[in-house]
Amino acid sequence: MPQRSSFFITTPIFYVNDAPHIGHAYTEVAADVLARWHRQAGDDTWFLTGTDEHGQKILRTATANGAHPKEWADRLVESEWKPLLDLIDISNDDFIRTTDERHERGVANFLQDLYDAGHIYAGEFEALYCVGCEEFKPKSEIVDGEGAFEGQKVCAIHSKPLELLQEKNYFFKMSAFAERLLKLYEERPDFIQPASARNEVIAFVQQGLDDLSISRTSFDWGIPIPWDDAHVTYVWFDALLNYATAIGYGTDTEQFARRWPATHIVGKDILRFHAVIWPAMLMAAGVEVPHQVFAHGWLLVGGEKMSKSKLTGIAPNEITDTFGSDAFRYYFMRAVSFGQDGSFSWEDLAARYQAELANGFGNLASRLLAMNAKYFDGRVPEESSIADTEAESAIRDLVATVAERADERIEALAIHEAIAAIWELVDALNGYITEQQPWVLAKDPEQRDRLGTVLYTVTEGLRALAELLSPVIPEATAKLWAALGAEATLGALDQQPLRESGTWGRLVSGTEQQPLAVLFPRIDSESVGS
RNA sequence: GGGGCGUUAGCUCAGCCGGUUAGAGCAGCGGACUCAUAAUCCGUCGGUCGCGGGUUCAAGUCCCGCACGCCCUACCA
Repeated sequence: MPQRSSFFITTPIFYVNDAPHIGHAYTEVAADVLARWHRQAGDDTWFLTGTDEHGQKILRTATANGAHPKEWADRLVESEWKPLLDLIDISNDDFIRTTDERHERGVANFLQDLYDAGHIYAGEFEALYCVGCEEFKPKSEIVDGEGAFEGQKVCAIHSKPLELLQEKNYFFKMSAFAERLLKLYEERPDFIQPASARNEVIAFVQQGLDDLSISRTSFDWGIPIPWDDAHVTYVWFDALLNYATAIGYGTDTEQFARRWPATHIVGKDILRFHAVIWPAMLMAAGVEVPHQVFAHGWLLVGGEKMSKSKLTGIAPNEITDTFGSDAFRYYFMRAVSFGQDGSFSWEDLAARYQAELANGFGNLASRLLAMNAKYFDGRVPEESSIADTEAESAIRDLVATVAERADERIEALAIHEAIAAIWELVDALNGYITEQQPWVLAKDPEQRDRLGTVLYTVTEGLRALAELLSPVIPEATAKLWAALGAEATLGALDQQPLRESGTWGRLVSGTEQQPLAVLFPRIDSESVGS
């Protein structure tokens, strides 16, 4: 037996203040499909997600709502974020919050380690400050003044001049790691994926790195700097560490050794934090860098990045209410090339739902189970070597190669290609039924063996499909699994060894099957949003 | 300003190191069939591969220029 390999996958942690939208759900689903696949394949899998709860923004909105920031975060976690995970069937093994005691302790340990090792120093942070906002402004919120303020830099919100202020900050000597990072990118070309994302990061680091300011004194909603409690930790430095503190960094060395290093799935907008700052932090602490950082693309509506302000923002439940969570999962995993931007439209969603899930997969299950019920008394048919032809061996070969290719594509994080490979089997089985015309065979008693062989072949094909698609559409495949009568002889679907799904003949002839409710009901186009 | 990516059938996209008549799915059209969610299967229509040069026996596929679009060019996360 091959050793169970460790697979630790993460999503970014949600900034609790954000409103959940499809983008969050998309990241979660992608990580979930990978996690379910590996888990079902027998790998030692751990899937982590969670929430990011510190920072000035959260302090402000909490205060504005008359709540302590922790209470505010508690409320949002329970009312917004955990329900999102349920809505789309996320199978996370852990949910970390940056306000968890385990996290705060881990961050303090990490900071102290870096400080003791000389990677952190006290310095002056100098930047433009807006009195109105009561904070230092990022470049994106600084604009050239007009009129009376001509020639000065002003705040984009208040349109008033900014002051150049200084603040004592602690800095992380990130500049010292530029060369080591470049060497990492070169030696491990797969470290940052896809290649386009890798190129951008390399170009960025080649310009040289500045040291990173990692503490703040202007507000107190954050993790105190252990040796100077006048400062709290900069939110990103805090947030990135969740990947380590959640699996016991500095507190549970056994667990940490078992899980680390991670595969990080992130949106391309936060790639740099994960591909530059985070590995530099780990290098400084003497910890192995992540296994891989994968940047996925954005979902585009009408060619533009989805956004609330442009009325293109869509809440996940708008889709699941009509199509269900399986369809949500399937659609985004199948229609979007993982790693590239993808176009979303209601038309495309509805079309794929209809053509692929309802007519393709769902109907295949319906027609097969109906025939088994009608011709074999609702039992798994029996195949006969006497009646076996090239058509059956073609299906058997396809099942084997599809299973193998899908696993290989998942390994490469090409989720859409894995699904496309599996779908070849859906199409082939529909074609096979039409060609073999079991309804004609059924009329001739002489063809009884042949009929059994044909229907067993399709039944087994569906068994493989249920196993292979279970990570993507867990609800529908669970229903199918029960209807096929597989559970009685093979056990629970999510216990089926995925890498053996291509092995033929696992269903036992004669096993009783169950009626199947329509997996993906046709949807009236009237009820589709737009 | 500098850098990266993209522009291929009505729509969404494949086309790796240049090499037979440029592919798929969906939509459209025609036919077959009836086990099935009016589903399935077969056939068919459909493209000056953004524009202009160049290299080559041969370019969607390499080089140069241009146009349009998107992204990166460090501390909101």
